[in-house]
Amino acid sequence: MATLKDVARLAGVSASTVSRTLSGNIHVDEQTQQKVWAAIKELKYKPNILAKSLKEGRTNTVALIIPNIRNPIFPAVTRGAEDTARKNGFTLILCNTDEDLSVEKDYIDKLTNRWVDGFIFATARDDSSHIMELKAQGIPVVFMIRSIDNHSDTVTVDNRGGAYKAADYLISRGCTKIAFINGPLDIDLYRQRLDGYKNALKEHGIPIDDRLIVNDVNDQDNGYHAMLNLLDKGIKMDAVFAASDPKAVNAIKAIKSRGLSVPGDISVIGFDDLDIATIIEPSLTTIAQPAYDIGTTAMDTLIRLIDGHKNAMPIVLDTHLVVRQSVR
Amino acid sequence: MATLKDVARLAGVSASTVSRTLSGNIHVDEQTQQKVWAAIKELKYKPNILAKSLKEGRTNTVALIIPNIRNPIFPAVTRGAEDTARKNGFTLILCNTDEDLSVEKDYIDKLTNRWVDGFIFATARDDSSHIMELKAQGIPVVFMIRSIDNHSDTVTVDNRGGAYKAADYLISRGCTKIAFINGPLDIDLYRQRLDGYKNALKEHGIPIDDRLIVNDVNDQDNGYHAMLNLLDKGIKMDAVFAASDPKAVNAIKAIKSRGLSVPGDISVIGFDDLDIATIIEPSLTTIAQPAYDIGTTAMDTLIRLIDGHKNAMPIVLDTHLVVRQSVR
DNA sequence: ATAATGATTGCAATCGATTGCAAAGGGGTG
DNA sequence: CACCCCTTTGCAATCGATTGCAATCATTAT
Repeated sequence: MATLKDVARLAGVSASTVSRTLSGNIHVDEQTQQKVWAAIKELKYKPNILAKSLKEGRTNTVALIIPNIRNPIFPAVTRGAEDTARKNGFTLILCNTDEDLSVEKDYIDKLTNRWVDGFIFATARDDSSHIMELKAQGIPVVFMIRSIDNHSDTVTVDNRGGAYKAADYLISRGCTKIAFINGPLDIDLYRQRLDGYKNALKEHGIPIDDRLIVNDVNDQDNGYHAMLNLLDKGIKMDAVFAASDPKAVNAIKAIKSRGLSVPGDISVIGFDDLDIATIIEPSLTTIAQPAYDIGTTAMDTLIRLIDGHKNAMPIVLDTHLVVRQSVR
Repeated sequence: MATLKDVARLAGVSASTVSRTLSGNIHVDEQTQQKVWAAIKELKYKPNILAKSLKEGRTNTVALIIPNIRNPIFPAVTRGAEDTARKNGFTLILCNTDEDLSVEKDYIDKLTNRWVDGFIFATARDDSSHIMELKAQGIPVVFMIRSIDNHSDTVTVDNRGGAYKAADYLISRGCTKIAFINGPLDIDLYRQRLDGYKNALKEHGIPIDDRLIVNDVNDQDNGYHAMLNLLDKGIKMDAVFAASDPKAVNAIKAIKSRGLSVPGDISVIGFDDLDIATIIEPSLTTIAQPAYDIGTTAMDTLIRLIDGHKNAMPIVLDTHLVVRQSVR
């Protein structure tokens, strides 16, 4: 591979002149430039980005830390992040942690040392002291999907409002006994969705029945047995709000497996608007969250941070109801 | 951030000694090491990987070039690639190209210059002269999913064999008029699947009816209207082999929309074994390809290449039949 | 003719590591 | 006591760029 010096030698100038010709900031004589460009072309010179980054203290590389790209919400988020990274001349490093703290710390350790310019975290764990340490070191950090505190840059969706919309819609369709299949409450977004659900019921004067609320649904089962349990306990219900589309799909399957119909006997509404929402039968009415936009917004925020615009603030994106056929 | 020199100064030794203490290859006096480690701890020294990479000519970073992470086959592949990258101390750069040649070239340009140690390509386009140029420059390259030629490192699945299994299974279940919903033939994997389909029919003495074969199914529609067309033309058939699970799902929807039942009237078999295969009703019998393993194998191959083991050869992974309920 | 001005260009330091070579110091042997 | 060898350590070059400072040269004003 040809280096700056090789080009300089061939063009009969100094390395500085070649560098300046390349950068374009400083005036270089027209004729000299010609010679330099000719030499560059002849040698097929490409600048060594490592050397450049070392000198400039910037790599134009960012890391995206997510639990698992196989979780169906993340491909869209990731794609959004990568697209805006690329548009701004950044490359993206993808890190799956499975929410494993040691993996996350390993990645941080490895990528910190003047190597990536910033991080986006989408992990849901509540303990994030190690991330705060990063921030304290002055490394740009953006949180995505989960919120952390009010003085960090975060990009989330309005989970409370979304959940409210879901419950409100069910109620507007005449449902009153609405079960809620939720995720574990140590993840803030599930706490918020629970909040929104409760708010909607309260505002409509519907009593909250704790027997209809299932939190701690684990990721493997993802609601199937939770739903079965609810049904088999004989608790009366006319609707189910599932805190994610996969949970809604499993709820539908469970309901059908007991010989009941959706939405005839029980209406089901989800949260996400994934592809599977149109594949399940009946197609799933759900609260859409702008997954792709979460990615773009988070990356935009991170890049602003890297470029020195300090404007720590939470950004909350909106959700909207997508009506399909799973609610009567 | 503390540098090697800072540590050296604090420990009262030279930078070389610190470096050697860190690397561990060369003997350093026990007492000196103690001092060095103490200084490292006190300053929270972390080596600057950029400087190290520049000196060593190696970054321990690889690029994964795929069409689109939102295509449901890629999350698993990507996860496989990243997991084995991480296990081997590499980090992974993710690049989505949408099969756009200029995006792909941009990425290659940007990442080539002594910046990433190697590439994995999963793009399907037939023109790959720019990639061959990369290889010619001595940069490690592995192809994945699509095959390129016989003297490159490639990781693919046995598409011919998989398609054969699919058709063979349908025939064993008594089907004889088997439609084939396939992708565009300028992608080699669809050519191979077509081959396997034809082979199976031939071996069982079933004539090939070209009216039952639809290639060029585009990605938006993904088989829905193709299937509708086939049905509406009144061509008799008792089974459909779709060259991907999404196509199979759309075929099922199309068949149902005409009032026919799956598998009662028409059996359907897919190719992939994605999550959606268990969500559609009836659940989809399909040919499973080891998406995760494709990723791990490709990354393993790439890393061997980077480490200097030159052993260019195609690796073909096996598929297997997953029986569910869409075939009678 | 001389000084001042501005445009080009090169020198050399710098970013933060790694490593070959040589020097210094200690111990053992003849 | 002199010599040699081995261990430990430091010096300085190197990886490939960028950039402040100074030098050179031509041009213009006085």
